[in-house]
Amino acid sequence: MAQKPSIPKGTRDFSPLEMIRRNYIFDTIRNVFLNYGYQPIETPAMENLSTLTGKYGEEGDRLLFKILNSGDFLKKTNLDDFANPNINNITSKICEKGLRYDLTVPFARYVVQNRNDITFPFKRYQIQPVWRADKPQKGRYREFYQCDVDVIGSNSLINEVELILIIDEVFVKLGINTTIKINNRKILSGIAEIIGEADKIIDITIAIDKLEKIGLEKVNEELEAKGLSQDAIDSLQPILNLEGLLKDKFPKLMEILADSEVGMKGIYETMTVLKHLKELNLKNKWSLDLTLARGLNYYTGAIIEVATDDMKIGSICGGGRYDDLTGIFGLPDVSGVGISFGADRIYDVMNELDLFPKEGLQTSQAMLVNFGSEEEKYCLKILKEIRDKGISAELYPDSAKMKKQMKYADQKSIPFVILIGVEEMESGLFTLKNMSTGEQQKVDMDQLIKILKK
RNA sequence: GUGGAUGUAGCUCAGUUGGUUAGAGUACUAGAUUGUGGUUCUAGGUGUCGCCGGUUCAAAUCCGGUCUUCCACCCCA
Repeated sequence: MAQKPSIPKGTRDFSPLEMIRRNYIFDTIRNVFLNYGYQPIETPAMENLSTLTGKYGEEGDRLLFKILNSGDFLKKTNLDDFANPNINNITSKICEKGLRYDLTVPFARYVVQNRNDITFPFKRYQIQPVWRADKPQKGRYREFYQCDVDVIGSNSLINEVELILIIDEVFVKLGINTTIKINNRKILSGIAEIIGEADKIIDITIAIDKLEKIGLEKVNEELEAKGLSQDAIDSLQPILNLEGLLKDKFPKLMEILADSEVGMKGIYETMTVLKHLKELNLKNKWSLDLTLARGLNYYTGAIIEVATDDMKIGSICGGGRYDDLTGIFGLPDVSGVGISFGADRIYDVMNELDLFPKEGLQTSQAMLVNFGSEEEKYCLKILKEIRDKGISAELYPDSAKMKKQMKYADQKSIPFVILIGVEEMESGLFTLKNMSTGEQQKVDMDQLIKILKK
């Protein structure tokens, strides 16, 4: 054998069984999206690098897959570029395209580009793969599918509520127990403002986000390392320690954030959303989590993240509101909010917990045994009649040994085998074999159809 | 990007302190069964021991590099 072929790191092939299960996830999610009035779009796998860079933070830029210019990709470079190599400088000269990192930024670009043809508020869903040059591990791939729903051009908090309803419905349908965590970037901004470190908002949120994972002490260490003053860290403590019931949390928060306009706005927004949720009887658990931060830079309002309690795999759904994503592309004052389901992680969870429906592979309902060229001709006509009745059927393509043909039907779990040889051709009857019981009977076309239709 | 583990038949895995010809199960192919699958029996390919290099009389085994997969960090779906 020659060199074994392989696929790039972090990418995967999907077998027929895996595809059936993946499609089950996609179909379930898509149907919920449609039910809530969202419409599909697709965008290209690659975008201009200028569309992508700077939208995801420093880490995000590092994880962008860049595409080498076609043709003589060195023609814009000169010897000086290589004498004192600067990766960013060289990259900008040899790459002008990149693979999409998520679906939200391309969506914002789409909205700006098509603004005259879009009726706002625009509710769209999009199910496509995205690529990240990350180091693969469990639940982390370099190519994976996101299922995004966003509504853009509406400030109403009803949108947030509806998106959370979608989350609840999708995971009920898939049978996954989840906790939906909700927070608001404005609250986080307010906190940063109150402790006098407004410019360090990103460092603060990233550190706070780790609270559950590494504990209060380590978080404080990290804050100190990022250059926060001891005073600021001290005044942050009451917030980090804020636990208990919702009705207790809010008054305390309002007290702390009373002097911050943004902070108060964030509290108002969050309270409005949570009030609605209380009325709506969600099946999944949900909670206000002040430590939820989310790394993506463009969020400005509500932020949402969903994890399952039954498996350690990170978040399986996340999103939030972004007020100025289209502004970057030249269309200001259009706010959007959306969430993204991670289909591949959802697959891993369902696989681990054995949540897929038990139906096996979809196969033909019946297989006709191939006895030779005369029988083949006869069988093709029979086959057409069967298929015209809406029954999936196939003829074994070669007149191989009976044993081989039976084995094929057995392994593909085809429930019925039809034998048509010389004898059957003369009598006009078919020999029908039930593969699970092993029983055989002679039937005419009407009886055959009747049995196969069951 | 940092640190750690891993790689042997298509698949799941054995393989002793370096030692001569590399193993089991399963899957696969043929036959027992020329118009009958699953169970059974028999016979058989199962192989660059991830890849490249080094040490040695001798390397699956020791050393270095590289790639893959997995784990932790970072970050994220």
